[in-house]
Amino acid sequence: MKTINLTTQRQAVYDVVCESVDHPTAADVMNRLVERGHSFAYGTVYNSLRYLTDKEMIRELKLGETASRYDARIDDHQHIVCEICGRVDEVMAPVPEEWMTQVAEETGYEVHEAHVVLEGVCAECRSKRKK
Amino acid sequence: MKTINLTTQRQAVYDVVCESVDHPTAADVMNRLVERGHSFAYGTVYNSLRYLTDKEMIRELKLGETASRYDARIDDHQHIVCEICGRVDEVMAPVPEEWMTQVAEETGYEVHEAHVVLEGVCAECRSKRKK
DNA sequence: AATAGATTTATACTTATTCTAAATTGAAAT
DNA sequence: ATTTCAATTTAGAATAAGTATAAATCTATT
Ligand SMILES: [Mn+2]
Ligand SMILES: [Mn+2]
Ligand SMILES: [Zn+2]
Ligand SMILES: [Zn+2]
Repeated sequence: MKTINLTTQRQAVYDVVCESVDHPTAADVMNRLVERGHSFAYGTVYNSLRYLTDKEMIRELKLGETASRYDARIDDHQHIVCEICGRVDEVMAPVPEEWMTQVAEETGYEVHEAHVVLEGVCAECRSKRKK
Repeated sequence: MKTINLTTQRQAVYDVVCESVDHPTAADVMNRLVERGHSFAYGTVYNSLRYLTDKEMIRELKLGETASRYDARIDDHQHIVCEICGRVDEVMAPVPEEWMTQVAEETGYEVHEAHVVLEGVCAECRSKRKK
């Protein structure tokens, strides 16, 4: 099945994710929908996020926090989280192929994917800290 | 504070984690404690796991499943999960330094840590599949 | 308009984990 | 040996994120 059925609700959820640059949680998406005058059931937002994820229009991120985050960028990339302020930024540098090969040899796995979450201190928090 | 106070409960939890090779969840640890004749409160097991994690005697792993897993190996390493059977194996090959440096340059972050979860198919599942 | 399938809604439920307040433990001081 | 007191454990309630359910509603198609 390749057909995509974008209902009003799904389109609105998709719009919010697309127009967010901060990898929002489901709760964030809910709030932003309300700000825009919508009022969908919680279940509908979760269903829509799952639907859009299944259709590969968005990606679900598990960064080690309790709640999933959602990302409108579907090209291959990783994430970095600031230990101080919690912001999540994109990491576009691809995970080295040779390392993946090395892992395949070491473990005997056929390696399909890598999910990397880096931790550190963002430029902003770093400059604040210098006081 | 560096003093470590291992109560009976904490020691028993630590023993279970140390003697497990499969990165058990809190519920797994509970079950294994019961098998050994213990019967601690749920809260105590969670408290103990957190205590041991704080003291860096074990590590808490967030692999993208709903429940955390625990690891008695505290040396720097990563993990790979089989998409078919769910087993979790160690990845000892270190994440390339040069990639981390590249990420630091790209993002402006001071990079402290990398958490990598690889996905693929383990040797066992691969050979089963060949039928 | 009638039908059927998909979707939305409201709400109940599940799972993992944390919180709370009372009871217990155990080491140190008498 | 007994008292004392902080740390710990316990049982159970509370929370958070997400899923399941069943009834109501929407959306083509006949
Ligand atoms: Mn992203
Ligand atoms: Mn490990
Ligand atoms: Zn920051
Ligand atoms: Zn497998």
